[in-house]
Amino acid sequence: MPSPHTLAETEERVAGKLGSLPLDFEAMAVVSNLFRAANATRNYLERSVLSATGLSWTAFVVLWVTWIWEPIETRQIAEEGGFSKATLTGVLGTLETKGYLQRERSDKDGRLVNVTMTPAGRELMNTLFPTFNAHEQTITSSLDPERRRELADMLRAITHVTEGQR
Amino acid sequence: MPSPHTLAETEERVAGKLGSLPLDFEAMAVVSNLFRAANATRNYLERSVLSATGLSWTAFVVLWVTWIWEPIETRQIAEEGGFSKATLTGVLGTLETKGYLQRERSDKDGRLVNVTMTPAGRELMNTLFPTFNAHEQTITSSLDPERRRELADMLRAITHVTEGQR
DNA sequence: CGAAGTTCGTTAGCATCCGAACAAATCGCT
DNA sequence: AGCGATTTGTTCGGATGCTAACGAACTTCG
Repeated sequence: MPSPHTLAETEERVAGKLGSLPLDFEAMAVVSNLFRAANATRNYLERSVLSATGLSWTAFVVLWVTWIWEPIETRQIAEEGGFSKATLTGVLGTLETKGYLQRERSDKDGRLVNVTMTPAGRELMNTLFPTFNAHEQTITSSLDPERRRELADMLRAITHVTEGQR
Repeated sequence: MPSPHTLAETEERVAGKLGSLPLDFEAMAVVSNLFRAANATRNYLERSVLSATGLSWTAFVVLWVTWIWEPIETRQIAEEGGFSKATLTGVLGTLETKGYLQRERSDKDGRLVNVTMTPAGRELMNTLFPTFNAHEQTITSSLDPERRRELADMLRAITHVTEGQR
């Protein structure tokens, strides 16, 4: 989705619409580019890495979180991944059917469900994650390591503000 | 979705999983924080600005693009906004029913549809966009103007790589 | 001309994800 | 101990957005 208009053109039009109202164009550019970059990155990774495995984006995140932190409770997976409990229920079902992980009711607390990887799931992630990371490297290849750290820090700052004001 | 684990903890676990394999942790952090920030920002803006208007995120983007560039062809709206033609058809129908914009077949080319705002649509955006921009300012308030520009630039660089390799 | 190919918007079918409501289990307070 | 409040995972209904297929309108080129 390459925008056919430049940033300057857009700013000019917006300023024309609202006359003398003071607007924060830098903030506008950050938000707009944030969504563009996130969508483009997701599409890129789904196409280049995930499509071959038949995993959806969310399914991969669930697998990744479980792989790292297993055994893990489902509520923690939802919190780490940033999606709702309802979504997680469906995705866990799919991944369990495919044989990548297992659900098990907790002994200590009958409400909780613990999740662990199966050997097949671990084997998948052993090869899938390095591939994924290699593409993450490609995505950020135009930035040197120092700037990557800065970028991650600034994104964290934004997340902090938007998640804080709840 | 505040992650209960720190970055360092996550890196340690991942390194433990894959032993000696070389991984790019900075790239991993960038991608992960990119999605977290985008989701948190979208939720924040939907909650604080859009929910009162009954507009979905996509509907707002369509309205915004049309407001700035009207009269505009539907294919251009889809390109600017970054969604599919099929999605646009539905959203345009909704916005037309609500009386915010109008469709009109082109005289020059019978395949094209031109879109213009109604007075009600313009009035809505005249008050809605300044509010939206004020919240965008809040979102980036922890960064000074120079860093906001840097952030927008780095996000553009990522978009360029991921959209380029199509 | 006119037939083949292209482009456009729409439709239909499908997958994904969420909020609300719910049942089961646990906790807290007296 | 016991009963209301809270927490957890699941189910259900709805909203959203995409791909593929399609008809209509235009373009190309022999």
